[in-house]
Amino acid sequence: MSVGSGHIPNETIDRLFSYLRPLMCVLNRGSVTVSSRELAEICTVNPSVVRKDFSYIGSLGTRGVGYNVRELIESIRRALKFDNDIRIAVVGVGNIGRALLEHPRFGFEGFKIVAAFDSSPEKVGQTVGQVTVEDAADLEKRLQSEAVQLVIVAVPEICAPDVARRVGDAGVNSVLSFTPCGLAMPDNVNVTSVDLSLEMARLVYHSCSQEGLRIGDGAA
Amino acid sequence: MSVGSGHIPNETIDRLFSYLRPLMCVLNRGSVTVSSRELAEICTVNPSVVRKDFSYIGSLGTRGVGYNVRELIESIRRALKFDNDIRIAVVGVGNIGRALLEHPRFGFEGFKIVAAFDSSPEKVGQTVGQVTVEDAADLEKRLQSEAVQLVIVAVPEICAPDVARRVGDAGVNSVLSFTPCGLAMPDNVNVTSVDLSLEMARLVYHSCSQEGLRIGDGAA
DNA sequence: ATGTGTGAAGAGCTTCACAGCC
DNA sequence: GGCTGTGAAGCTCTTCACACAT
Repeated sequence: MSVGSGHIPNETIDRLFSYLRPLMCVLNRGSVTVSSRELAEICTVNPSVVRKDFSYIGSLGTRGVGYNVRELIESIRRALKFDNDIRIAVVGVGNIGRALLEHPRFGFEGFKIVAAFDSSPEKVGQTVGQVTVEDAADLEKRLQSEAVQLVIVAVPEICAPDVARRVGDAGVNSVLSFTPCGLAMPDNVNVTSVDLSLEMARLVYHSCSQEGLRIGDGAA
Repeated sequence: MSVGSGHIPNETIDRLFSYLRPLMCVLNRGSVTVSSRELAEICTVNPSVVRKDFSYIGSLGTRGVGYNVRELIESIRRALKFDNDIRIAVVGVGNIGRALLEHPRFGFEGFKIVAAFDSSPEKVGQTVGQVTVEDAADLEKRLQSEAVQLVIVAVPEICAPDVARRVGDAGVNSVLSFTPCGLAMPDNVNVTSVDLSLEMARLVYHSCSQEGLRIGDGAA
């Protein structure tokens, strides 16, 4: 099971993405290579985790030396199907939508917000971030003409199911929602809900039954 | 390993919380009891998952009948250390901070935002949602006097490490951050970062290598 | 008959230890 | 010496099947 042939664990997918940001920093610092230990320290994980993760997408390193940073970044992006910019649309230009549209980081990370929609007449026509807000009435048509791959749904809870349905109808199969309610979607559409309440509940629970974290490799 | 004596899996903690919302709906509909099958259908999980999850926090059901909804909610909240409202402070009243402060749902779910802070003079004194924005200079003192259990950090990336340090110093040991950079925190502080880029990367990856989801019990 | 509770089997991820290469 | 790559062991969570209670 080597060189990207087999199955990659979900957790590895997440970590591979999380390596990208530190790797960009390392690259900007001028380093040509990076070792699993260095990267592991930055990310607060075990070095063998890093090596195992990379082994799923190929034998990318050089023994005794480490990994070529530039090649590594390339390989990770390829493995994550992240070669080209991901085209995104934001539906709902309230506080959250606005925050996203004005968020400069997305651009650097390979996400491109190509359209924003709202149903409120006074918002349509406004320019927020890089885009001009469009009327939600044109949603399906515009999602297709802009070849949108992923839609962020940041509308009031009551509108979410309807928006979700329309997004699904338009053929977009990735949705990031800020509504915790389970949006009924066709099987081919993947929905992820950002549920801050859940995150907070988890934090509260773990703050009672404390747990520490360990790092190290071999000789701990 | 029964009746809350043993260890509860992390995934079970998450799911227990996610059952609360549907259970409130079921309660409001007037149902006295609910079966693992009903709840499983609403949450799109396997009924045996539901039963297993509940078994970690006790033998709460009645064979042949189901679970008493009201007791179930009580038991879950107790298990999650969620008996009383969780006292929260928001630091940074930009788009995201504002969205959180105006979010009515938190109140219903047992989270109480008791304070908000910003360093900008024109924001200090404004009332947003239920609270009046205070000067971030008083952060540590006020976190303690309000007995804040969890802080949401919604400040610009550049300020985040400083805010995080001060929050840690004030003795708060749960932080929800909107900055993806790993905040260096003492071991006793739990930090969760909301990383939308990661969520989107995951969606994009899985939209290529599609996977369906199955539900059912026993006879599939 | 209906629906819970749970041991045991199974799947998936992590950790370990060390062989292999520079 | 230094560091990668990886089988194997270990651990955790999930699924299954069925005994048991109403």
